[in-house]
Amino acid sequence: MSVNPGRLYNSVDELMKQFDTAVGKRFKELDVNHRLVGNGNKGVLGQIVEEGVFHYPINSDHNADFPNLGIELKTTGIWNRKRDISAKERLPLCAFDYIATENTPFEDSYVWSKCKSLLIAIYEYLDGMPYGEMMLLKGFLHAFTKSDIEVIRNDYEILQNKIKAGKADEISETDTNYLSACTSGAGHGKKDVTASRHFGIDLKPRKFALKGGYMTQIIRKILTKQEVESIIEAAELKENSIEDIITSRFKPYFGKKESELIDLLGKPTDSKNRFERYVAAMLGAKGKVNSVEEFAKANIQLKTIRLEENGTIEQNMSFPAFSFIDVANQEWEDSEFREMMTNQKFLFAIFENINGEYVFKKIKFWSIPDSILDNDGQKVFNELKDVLLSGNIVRGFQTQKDGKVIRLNNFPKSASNPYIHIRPHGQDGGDTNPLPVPDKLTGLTEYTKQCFWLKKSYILSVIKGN
DNA sequence: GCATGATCATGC
DNA sequence: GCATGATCATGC
Repeated sequence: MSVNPGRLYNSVDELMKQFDTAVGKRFKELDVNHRLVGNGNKGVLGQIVEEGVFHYPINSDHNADFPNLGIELKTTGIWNRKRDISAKERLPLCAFDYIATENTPFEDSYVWSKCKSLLIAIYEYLDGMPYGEMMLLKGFLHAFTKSDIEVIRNDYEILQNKIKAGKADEISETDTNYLSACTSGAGHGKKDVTASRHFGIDLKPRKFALKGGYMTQIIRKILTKQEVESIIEAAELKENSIEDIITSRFKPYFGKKESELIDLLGKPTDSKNRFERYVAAMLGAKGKVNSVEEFAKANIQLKTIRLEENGTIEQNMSFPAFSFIDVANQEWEDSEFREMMTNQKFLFAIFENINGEYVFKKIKFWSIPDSILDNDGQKVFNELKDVLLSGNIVRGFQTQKDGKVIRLNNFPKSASNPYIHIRPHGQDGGDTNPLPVPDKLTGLTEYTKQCFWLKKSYILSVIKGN
């Protein structure tokens, strides 16, 4: 192998100084080998940083990119929208080798030896902007904390055990918390030929990746310096998984009535979020449960569910309002809702109304099955997109007995799908998002914010199941 | 009791 | 002021 003349960075300082010369530049300014010409896909951005910032030839070397420093370079995009900064996507690290992973301990694994120290270059991603126009924002050295390493080791072992159990074909990104084995290679039906032959089952090509939630947290920490509450110590993680630890925190409270919970945990200001506050207190969190470091990094989202005396759930489950324009411009495969649902693990905390008082019944970790997401989710998404692009949004009006007139719309309804539907989700009717095409009937250019909802009957069947 | 449209309450 | 988790209200 030839010597790489450009890779002579003798210290981290020198490396970071070199990176800083590129901060604020657009990729087209750094594209010394004209990689953006013709294709201009995001895959070339990492290569442009290697060549145009650090001046070394791209390679698929087994060593880290800066071997003498033990640092691997990664380039990744961020969203900066609404009030939040977030990672655009998971960060692929290296190939997921089914055969090697089966028998290699985490400490000796390729992914750990190559990626234990990362230089992460971030750029701001903007919808519709060519990659050449996007700008390098910042580079930072990322070292995993002790807790991170325990979680990642556990994740690695979950994947390893699945391979050992002959279930390599059942690996899914929601199996793990920070480190995942995401599918790689465009298109469906791709196979990892070597591994498929070795194990005698069809296996998708995969990569080790840091999950989106984890990336979002480390990027937010760097860019916003905000403090995040942590509820789990590294020492605890040595012996137990995040799920086990969370589950054990709830144990003393199962079966307790709300009045007993108030005695034990204190009385929240009576409000719509009081069940969330009980859960936070059980976990030892002061702030919102979903903002806790371990929840955010692992993309675990708490949802409180009330089971009524008649055995039903009264409420469907809401998600953040979407942008009509984004939906109109996106394909299902890259839609935000799909991205969110494939990466999200839910923690259901179930409170059951028994004789008029809610009792903390049980918890359940859950992710939506890929089949439902990609069949029903896709169907609903496409129907929604069609309605938005057609401009046939309002289908009529209804005068209620109090004289108020409400609008009836053509969005995919609860009655039309057993799992997923579209309904309003804003502060009130005047809380709107812009439409891609004005409504034909009313001429409205904005419409009451909407979101995807999971149907309560489906949630009920999920929590009734084992 | 559900479907559908609308809105509340908190926290940042 | 606004995003978001959660809930309400009407009509069938």
